Amino acid sequence: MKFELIAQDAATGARAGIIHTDHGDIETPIFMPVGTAGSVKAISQQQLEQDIRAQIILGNTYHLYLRPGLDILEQSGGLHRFNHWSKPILTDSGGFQVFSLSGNRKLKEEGAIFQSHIDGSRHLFTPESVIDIQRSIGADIIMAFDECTPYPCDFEYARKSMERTHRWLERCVTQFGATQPKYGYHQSLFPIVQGSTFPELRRISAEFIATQNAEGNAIGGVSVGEPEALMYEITEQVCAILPEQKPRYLMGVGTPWNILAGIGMGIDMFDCVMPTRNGRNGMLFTTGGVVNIKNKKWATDFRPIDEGLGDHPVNYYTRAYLRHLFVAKEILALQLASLQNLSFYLHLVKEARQHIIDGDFSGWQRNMIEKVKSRN
RNA sequence: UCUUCCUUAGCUCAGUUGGUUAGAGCAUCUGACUGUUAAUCAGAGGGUCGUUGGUUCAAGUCCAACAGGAAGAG
Repeated sequence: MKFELIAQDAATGARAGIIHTDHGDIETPIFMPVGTAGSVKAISQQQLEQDIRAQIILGNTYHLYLRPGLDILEQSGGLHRFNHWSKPILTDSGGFQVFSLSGNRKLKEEGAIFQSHIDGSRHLFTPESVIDIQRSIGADIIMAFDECTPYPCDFEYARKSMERTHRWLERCVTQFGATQPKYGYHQSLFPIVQGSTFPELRRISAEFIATQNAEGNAIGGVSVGEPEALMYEITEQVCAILPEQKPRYLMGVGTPWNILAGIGMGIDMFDCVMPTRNGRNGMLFTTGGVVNIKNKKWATDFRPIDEGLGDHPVNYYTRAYLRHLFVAKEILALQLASLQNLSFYLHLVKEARQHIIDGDFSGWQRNMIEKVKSRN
């Protein structure tokens, strides 16, 4: 993997680049649709490629390990062949799942013991096993096994958790170095900065992560319920410490305005369930702002779903029709809302990239944040 | 024409021997959702209990008449 910086905005920390991988190039800044179980919910691979123009998607170690399981993934030749997605894939390590399954987990120095949400069976994830699993899944970018601290979190817990995440990282790096890709193409390991909301811990963590000389670096433990302003402070602080020549990935973020803000701080990669999950629940993100398509006021709005996306398949349909589909609980509602939101997210980062290259990102960003935030 | 039964929220229905502010599901409306256990979750609005009269301290509940509906008999 190689990261090429091609433009940097003078007024902000924003930059445009290209991540070269064995499955093709990723133009940054980029948003990565989340396909937890090997599928971006309600969206086909054809739509991802042709309509949404996704350049990389996510999978999840925790979910794929439990189902379909490594045996089937290996037999199929890895996740790319299994789900017929030939562009880059990133897998999350499962650290976040262990955190969000808090009821049924036990963290030890060795790793995390947890119970499957599917059948209750007990499993152990260690830094080593998580690397092995991600080798079997075959993602282009794999994530270190971390603990994602909840918010709020007291300082002592955050410190101990961060230190353990660092020790786990060293084991991940060792295991990564001792193993080979299974399907003949390169895999990159990204470490994750933790430290909760404490600047002192974030500094220590970011400095430690920076010394790893990884091919890219991630910021975790944000967007877990903390105020937006706090998330921005942490992100800005950590970005300033992480290497400039490596892609920076802000995990789990976020709203369109979060992403615009993050780009301005020098983030290159984002992922979030919001466009798909909220879309399935009737919340649309559009070039003109946020739309709750289930609201009655759209019942007779016969305009296309998002005129700002121009000649796009989502605009074959009207808002009135999409509202009807939601009210009638038609499956197409989930598909179209997901298509709209992901198309918009990818459109947004593409626009941002162009403005960085053109040198007028700052002013555009300010206007755009207001626009995408507005409630319709 | 007679007999029996029915009438409670937009819809389908609960509502005990009469006893606090008449409930549910669905529907409607409005929110929430940030490295997905989520086509999910939460909240709100909505009633002259068919009408009128009576019995009673007290009636959705008991009685009568009327209106509308269903079934049966002729």
